[in-house]
Amino acid sequence: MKRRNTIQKELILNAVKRLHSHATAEEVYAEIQKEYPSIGKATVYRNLKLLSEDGQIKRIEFPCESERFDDTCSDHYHIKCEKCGKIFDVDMDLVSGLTDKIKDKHGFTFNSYQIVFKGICPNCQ
Amino acid sequence: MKRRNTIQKELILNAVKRLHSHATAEEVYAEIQKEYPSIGKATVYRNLKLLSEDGQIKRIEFPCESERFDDTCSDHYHIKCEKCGKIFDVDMDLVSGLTDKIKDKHGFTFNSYQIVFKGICPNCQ
DNA sequence: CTCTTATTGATATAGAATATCAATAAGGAA
DNA sequence: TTCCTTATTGATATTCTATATCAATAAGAG
Ligand SMILES: [Mn+2]
Ligand SMILES: [Mn+2]
Ligand SMILES: [Zn+2]
Ligand SMILES: [Zn+2]
Repeated sequence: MKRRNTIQKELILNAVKRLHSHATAEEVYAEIQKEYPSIGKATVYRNLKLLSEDGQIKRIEFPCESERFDDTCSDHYHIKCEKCGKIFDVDMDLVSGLTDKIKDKHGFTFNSYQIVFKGICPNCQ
Repeated sequence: MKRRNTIQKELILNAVKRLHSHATAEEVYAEIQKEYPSIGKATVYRNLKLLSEDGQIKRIEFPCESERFDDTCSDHYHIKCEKCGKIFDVDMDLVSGLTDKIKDKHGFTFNSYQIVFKGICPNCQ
């Protein structure tokens, strides 16, 4: 099935880029409703998924959190402020070598890992 | 509010210990129903939360997954097999020094971090 | 044993994300 | 441009996980 370009898809992509890099689907929906009130919530959820599958945005999964979407697609980590709830980028080199440490011992075929940080952001201190 | 000992609480704790270390609330519920059919689902969810707050079991949060409960309370990592979906313990030393790397640059008060691995387990290869 | 109240369990509720499906519109072909 | 196929939309229903509500029950201190 060939993908088609729609006004909705473009609005959604632009909203993700505008909304501080880590918006939820609901936040994207609310943002777009301002300029395009007729958009459906299902369309937003659907396209956010499609856009992340196509690599145009990055889907961020947090434990016990609703999914978020990042316009920065390169590999990087995130930290959640436990006070204000905001998600920030972590400016840190990628941790390497983690894969080998467990492959040896148990015979896992290792695919990926994810690190999630928690703390208090400078603004909330 | 002083905590009381109940049959249900004990059944739930024992079920967690019996069920391969990483059971979901639904799995614990199904397991207990065999011997104690009258137990309520809310009671299972409630006590799993209480037990983890009291440090008797450990609550494991996976992104986009239902919560799981581990009778091993010491700090360790987990890997999820992307084929069978099972969660395994990762036999690896704790990664240290991650906290300092980000504190310096952005002024975060660092509280915790979580690493989640994904791969294919030996059985599924 | 008695009494206070923590706990139970049936049920309702909340929240996130996907499924359904008739109506619409993107975009290739003529 | 016009026609046609079908991907996409948007209203709505559904699924799934977890928590909230609340009358009835029972733990356990006195
Ligand atoms: Mn980011
Ligand atoms: Mn474990
Ligand atoms: Zn903050
Ligand atoms: Zn497996």
